[in-house]
Amino acid sequence: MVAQTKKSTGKDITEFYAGDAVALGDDQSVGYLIKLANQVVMRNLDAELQHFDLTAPQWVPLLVLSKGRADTVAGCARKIDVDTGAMTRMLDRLEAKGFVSRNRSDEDRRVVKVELTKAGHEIVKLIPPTICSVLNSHLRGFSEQEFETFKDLLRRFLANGAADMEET
Amino acid sequence: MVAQTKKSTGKDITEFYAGDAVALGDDQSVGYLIKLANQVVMRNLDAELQHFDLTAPQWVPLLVLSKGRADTVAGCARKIDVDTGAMTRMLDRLEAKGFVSRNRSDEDRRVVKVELTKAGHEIVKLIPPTICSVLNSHLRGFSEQEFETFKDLLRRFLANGAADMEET
DNA sequence: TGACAATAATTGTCTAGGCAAATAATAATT
DNA sequence: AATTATTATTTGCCTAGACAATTATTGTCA
Repeated sequence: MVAQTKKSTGKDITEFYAGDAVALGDDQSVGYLIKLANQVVMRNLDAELQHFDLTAPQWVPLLVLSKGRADTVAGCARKIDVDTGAMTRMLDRLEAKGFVSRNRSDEDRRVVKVELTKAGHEIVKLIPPTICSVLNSHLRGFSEQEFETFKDLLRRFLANGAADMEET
Repeated sequence: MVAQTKKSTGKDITEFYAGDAVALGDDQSVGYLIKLANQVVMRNLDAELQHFDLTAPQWVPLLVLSKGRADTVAGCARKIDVDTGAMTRMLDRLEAKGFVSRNRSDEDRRVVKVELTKAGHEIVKLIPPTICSVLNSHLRGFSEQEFETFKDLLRRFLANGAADMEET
């Protein structure tokens, strides 16, 4: 397939995908490849983390809390870029497992302060090595240059998409 | 950060991520970047597809059916790599919207044949241009070479992950 | 000060996927 | 032929996220 650059629109968008796009649902589609990549990482993470009674999405708020990047429900939600409703329920589950505790703030009675429990602090220490080994195994055979290129392309792909959303 | 290659294990795994891994939840992590990329593509697709009364996940089985890559519930599930249970319910929703129809097969009474309705065939024609334009906009500023590199890296990342799963 | 706006958290309802169990039908095997 | 294994579909129960509405509290400003 040869990509065509449109001059007519004045915006100079290269058309990597066009027409009836036979390749949309297979391994020629970056969208599909990214979806699959995400799916597989999640599954592999899940498989490793089940030893700790954790799922792939659950370790993220734990790490955010342990690094002090957020200490409230809305704060965690912003850091992770999910709905506050989703975060409330995520914290419900983590609280049920005994990894976090919640307490209404005294300074601002709207906010709920979230903290790691003792068990939470202990489990957090075990997580990074697991995540690292899963990611490293996905990167088998990558040169350091390719690793950097990969991240660069992902960041640009991402930035383009975020720009789209603001337009609308 | 400098990646270190371990010789000791005999397996020659390059450790792109190691130790306490400060970078796990930010834009240094390929895992996180992939998750975000997937998230943003899905959101942008959703935004465009809502004009057709479709969500990002819903167009996939429609396209699979229209291309004749599958014509049963389990067939669709396999093509898309989701649970058959998930596929049953996905088809429930698509049937409710009038885009597909289901009929028990006569040759093999276990299988349910799935077909696009008239409305389904019509909506499918409108989808590819939308998907293409969203993908193209994510790829703004990519050279053709970078586009190919991106897909190549994604495929290798994916293949490594799939290999992991079979080991276990 | 008092009305209004903004923010925090929660809850309800939806889509969506994963795992497991149940059911039905077919294939394979002894 | 009868038993067993496999396959197809559906359903129940779980996690998880999105959107909308609600409530409580705080901030703003006229």
